[in-house]
Amino acid sequence: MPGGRPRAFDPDTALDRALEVFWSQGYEGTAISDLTAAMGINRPSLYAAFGNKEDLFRKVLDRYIEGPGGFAARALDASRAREVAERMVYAAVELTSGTGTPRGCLSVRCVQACGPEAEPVRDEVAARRKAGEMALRARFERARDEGDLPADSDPADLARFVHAVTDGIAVQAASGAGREDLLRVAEIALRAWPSS
Amino acid sequence: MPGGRPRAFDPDTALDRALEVFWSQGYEGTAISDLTAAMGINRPSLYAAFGNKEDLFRKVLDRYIEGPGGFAARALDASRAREVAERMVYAAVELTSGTGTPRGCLSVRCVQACGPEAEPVRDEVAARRKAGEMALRARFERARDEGDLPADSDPADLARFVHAVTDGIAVQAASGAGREDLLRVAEIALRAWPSS
DNA sequence: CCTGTTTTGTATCGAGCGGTATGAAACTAG
DNA sequence: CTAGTTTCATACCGCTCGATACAAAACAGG
Repeated sequence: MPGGRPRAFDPDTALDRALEVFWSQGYEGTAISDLTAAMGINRPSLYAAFGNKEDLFRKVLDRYIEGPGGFAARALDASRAREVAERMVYAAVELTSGTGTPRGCLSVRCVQACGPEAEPVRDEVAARRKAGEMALRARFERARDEGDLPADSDPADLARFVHAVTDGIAVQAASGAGREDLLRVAEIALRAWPSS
Repeated sequence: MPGGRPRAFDPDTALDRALEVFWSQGYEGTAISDLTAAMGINRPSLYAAFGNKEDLFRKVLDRYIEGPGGFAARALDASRAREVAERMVYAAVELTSGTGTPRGCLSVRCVQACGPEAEPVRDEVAARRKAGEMALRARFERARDEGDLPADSDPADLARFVHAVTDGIAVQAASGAGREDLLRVAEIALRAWPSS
């Protein structure tokens, strides 16, 4: 089994470039030519290495969630529920208003605007978002069982609230709000957190 | 000056149909053929009556802000600042999870996903959003001057917070959350409101 | 009835879309 | 060097996009 002509590009860095484009332009707003230009490869190389546009987007989504979007999973490791919430919203500010990365959030962007053709993509993103919210809810349920949250608080509602706040921050960031402004939004939102 | 052949459609109801399509599919996700099918007219009639796609979208945006999105302006009429915030977030729930209308918010949807071609549309939506936030901020400044808000509270931050919460609610609604879930998000968010 | 004006329906435009066929190029194994 | 395999580069496919040309149809004024 001989190995043919070697690749002239690194797939991982190419995926990062594709991530940038999808992140800033969304799924439908991104053309294959945008991707090949940013990745520094040509069309057939893209299709051979990553499949079609939808396949590539799913790979990019994996990379996003494991990379920049990984703050959500790491926030669950905090010792107290309030700190989990703090990490979530502050990290959302960092992510969505970061320098060197596009404004806003890839998931929020791509779960929104979709013509009939991009519906499977939208459903995929929605499913991942749901999974993240469920993990957050499970974390808060554990906290309540441990007395880290009031007994009369609803973990599902708190998870959805935190999730909604991070979504709002992402929209505001994409809409032009600066980091300091978003930090104050996060701070105010945390005042709603139940005192244990 | 004779008047030629009469129109076979009502422009306002046609605009309402176009609004539904843009609302549910976003600007880029909507094709002219989607619009003509929903409006019950054919291409040349659309272009003659409303201009090109971007012109039509601007007219639709006007109609959205004066109609379904008018809750934001009406909320400012409440007598107390807290009631303004309450009306904003609860009306956002109504709007974005309403039956008979698409899920989510047209403005939130269209300020997000955009390829290079739709940038002027995005900027337009962003400007309108900014104007709404400025009106909310002015309302809260007045409230603070009247003692209706604590003297150490920042009206700009509060306006941005309320705006971000409504944005988060819109994203959650578009992402599949139900009305009752969103009502609890709104209720929790209002706990962050400063007590006068 | 005729003329002028506006709308309607059909058919089409060039451009860009996502996706591919086709070889030449660059490598490994023998 | 040759054979086999994989990638690269160009050109191209059918399709849909947004936007129009054109002529028939439906009205008002004279």
